[in-house]
Amino acid sequence: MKLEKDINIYDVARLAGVSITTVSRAINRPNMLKPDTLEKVYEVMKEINYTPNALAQGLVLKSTKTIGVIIANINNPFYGEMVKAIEVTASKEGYTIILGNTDNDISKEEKYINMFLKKQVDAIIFAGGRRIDEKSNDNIFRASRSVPVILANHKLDGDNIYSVIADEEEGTKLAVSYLLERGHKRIAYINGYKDSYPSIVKRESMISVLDKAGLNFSEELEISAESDDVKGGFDACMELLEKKAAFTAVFAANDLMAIGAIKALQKKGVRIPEDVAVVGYDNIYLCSYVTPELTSVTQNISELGIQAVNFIIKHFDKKPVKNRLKCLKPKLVVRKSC
Amino acid sequence: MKLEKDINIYDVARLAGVSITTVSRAINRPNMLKPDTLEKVYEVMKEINYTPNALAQGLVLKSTKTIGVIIANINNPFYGEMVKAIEVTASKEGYTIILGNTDNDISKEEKYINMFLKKQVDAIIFAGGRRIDEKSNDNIFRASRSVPVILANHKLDGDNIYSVIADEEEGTKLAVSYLLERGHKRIAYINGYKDSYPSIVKRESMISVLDKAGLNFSEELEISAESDDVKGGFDACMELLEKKAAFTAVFAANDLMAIGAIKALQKKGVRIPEDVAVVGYDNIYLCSYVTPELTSVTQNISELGIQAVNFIIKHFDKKPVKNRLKCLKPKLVVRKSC
DNA sequence: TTGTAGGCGTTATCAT
DNA sequence: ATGATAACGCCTACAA
Repeated sequence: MKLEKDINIYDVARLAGVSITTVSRAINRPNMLKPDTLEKVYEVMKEINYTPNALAQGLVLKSTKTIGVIIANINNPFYGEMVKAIEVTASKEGYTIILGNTDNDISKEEKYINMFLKKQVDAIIFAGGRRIDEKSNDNIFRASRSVPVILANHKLDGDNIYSVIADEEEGTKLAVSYLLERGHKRIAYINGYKDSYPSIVKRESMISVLDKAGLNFSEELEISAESDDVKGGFDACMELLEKKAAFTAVFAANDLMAIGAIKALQKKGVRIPEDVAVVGYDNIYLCSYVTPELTSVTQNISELGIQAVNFIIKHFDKKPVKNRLKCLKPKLVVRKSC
Repeated sequence: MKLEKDINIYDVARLAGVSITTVSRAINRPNMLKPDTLEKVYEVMKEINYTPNALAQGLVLKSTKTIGVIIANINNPFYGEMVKAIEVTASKEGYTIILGNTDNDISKEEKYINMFLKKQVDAIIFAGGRRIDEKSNDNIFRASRSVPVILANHKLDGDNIYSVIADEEEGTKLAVSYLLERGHKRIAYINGYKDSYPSIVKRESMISVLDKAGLNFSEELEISAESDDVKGGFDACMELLEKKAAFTAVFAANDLMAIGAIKALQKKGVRIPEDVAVVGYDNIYLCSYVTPELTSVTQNISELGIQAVNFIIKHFDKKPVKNRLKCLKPKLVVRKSC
C-alpha cells in the first residue's frame, strides 16, 4: 500500500490535470495561478492528503528551516527553560528544533555538530555556559565555517558567531552586595565547573565586590562542586560544613547547587536564613518550590533563548547585523532564603 | 566563499581522481574498494572536510534517521526526563530527535505532525498522557498512516501504533492502599485534566481500592486542577482547604500538583505529614528536593522513553512485532511526606 | 497563465 | 574494482 508520505507532486499534477510546475506554484506562489486552476489543485491536494517533501525542498532551496540546539542536558530546569523558549520562538518563525544532549562531553558535542551539519541545519545554537578550553572553542569555530552559530550564555568572537549573554558580573554584584548589606562578612562561594565561562566571571566579580567593601575573598570558603547540580551543591556544602568552615552565607553559582546546599544545611540542622543565608543564581522556577524559597539572581533564561533565535532571523534578513553581541541585565529576586 | 557544507561528492571525486560512485562507496561500502583507492578518497575527504548531505541521502534512501517527538512542554520535569531518555537512546541507534511543544494545544499538535511528516521523520513519539477526545486520536491515526507512531504513557489500538504505558491502576492501588494502612480514611484526590487517560485510570482505581476497604470515594474530596502543574495543585488544594473539607491525606495525580498542594498546606499552617499526608505520582527528581520530601509512585519515566525508542528499532527490524503494547510496573517510593 | 527541462547531492543498477 | 547514469521529489529559469 502506498503510504501518504509517498504521494508526490506528480500524483497531484496528474490528478489535477496540470503540470508539476503548476502544483509547485500552488504551494509557493498561489497568486501566479488562475483561481480556477488553484482551486482544482488545492482540491486534489486535500483529497489525497499531499504533503511536500521537505528533503527535496531543502535540497534545492539550500535551507531546511531547522535549527540545531546543543545543550548539556535537557533534564535540567535551566536548559529546559532555555530550550522551551528557543522552540517556541523558532516555531513562530517557521523553524523546527533538533536537539543534541552532550552531557558536557566534548566528543558527543563533536558528534552532534557533524550530525547537524550533515542534516543541513540553517544554524546552530550552543546553549548554556561552556568550558573555556581550546577543543570546545574549536568546535564552535568549525561549526561557524558552515552555518551561523549562536552562543546563549557564553561569548566568543568570530565572523559567523553571535553571542547573547547575561551580565553575570553585574548579577553577582547584586547578590553579593545584598548579602553584605545584610551584614554578612563571611560568604562561602560554591563554584560550578571552575573552568566554565560563567563560573570564572562570577568568581572575579565576587572578589571585586568584596574588595571594594574592604573584605578578602577567603579561599577556604571557596569550593568547586564536582558537578553543577543538586548533588554537587550538596556534597560541596557538606564538605564545607564538615571542615567547620565559618560562614554566615552561601552564594552558589547556580540554583541547583544552591538547593543542594540548602539540603546539606538542613541535614546538619542549620537554620535558613537565621543561621546561614543562601543565594542562588539563574532563578529557575524551582526557586519558588523549595523550602525555604530561594533568593536568586534572574538572568531571564527565556529571554536568552528568544534573543538567540532572533539573531538567526536577523542573520538571514541579510541586512548586515551591526552588533553580534547582546547583553541582558540581571535582577535580584529576594525570597525567603536570606 | 564556498562554505564547507557546500562541498559535495563531485568535489571529492575530482580531487581524488575517481568517480562519484567510488566516493559513495568509500562512505557506504568501504570494502568494495581497493585499499589504495579507499585511502586516497579518505585523504581528500579529510582534507576538504567533506560531509555527506543527509537531505540527498534521505531522498534516495527514504529514511532520515530522525524521530519526531511531540510533548506538551519540555519545561516540565516529567517531559524533560522522558525526552532525555528518548534522546539518549535514539542517539545510540543513530537517530536524531526533532522536538514539538504543544502546550496541550491540539492545533499546535496538528501543526507539528504536518511539519514532521513533511520533514520525513522515520517515526513519531507522542510523549505523555493525552486527552481522550476524538480530535486527539485523529491526529494519532493520521500520523500512523505515514509512519509508525509510538505512544508513551497512553495507549491506542491501530496498525502502525505502538503503546508503552505504566500500570497506573496498579500504581494508584499502591499509593492509596499505603494511605489506608496508615489509617487514613478521608483522602482528597487532586485530579489533573479530568479527561486525560492517566487521570481517568487513576480515579477509577482509587474508587475500586476504597470500595474494597469498605469506604466511599467522596465527591467533595475530589477536585480537578485547572492545570496539571504546581499552580494547579496549589489552587486546587487551597479551594479544598477554604471550603473546610475534612481530609487527612492528599493523593495527587502527579508530583507537580502534589508539590502545589504541599505549598498550600504549608501556607495554611497545616503540618505535613502530622496533620495531612501527601502522596504524588511519577516520582520526578523534584520529589527529593522539596520539603518535606515527597512520597510518590515511580513509573520509571526514563524506561517509558527507552521502550518507546525500542519499539521504533524493532519496527524497522522487519521481524513482525508480536505485541505492540508494553506495560511497565510501578513502585511506591516512600519519603517524608506521609 | 502554464509547461519543459535542468539541477540540487546522493545511492543504486547495470555495464565494463 | 570502478564508472556512467537513472532515479529520489522538488524549484525555477526559460519558453510558449
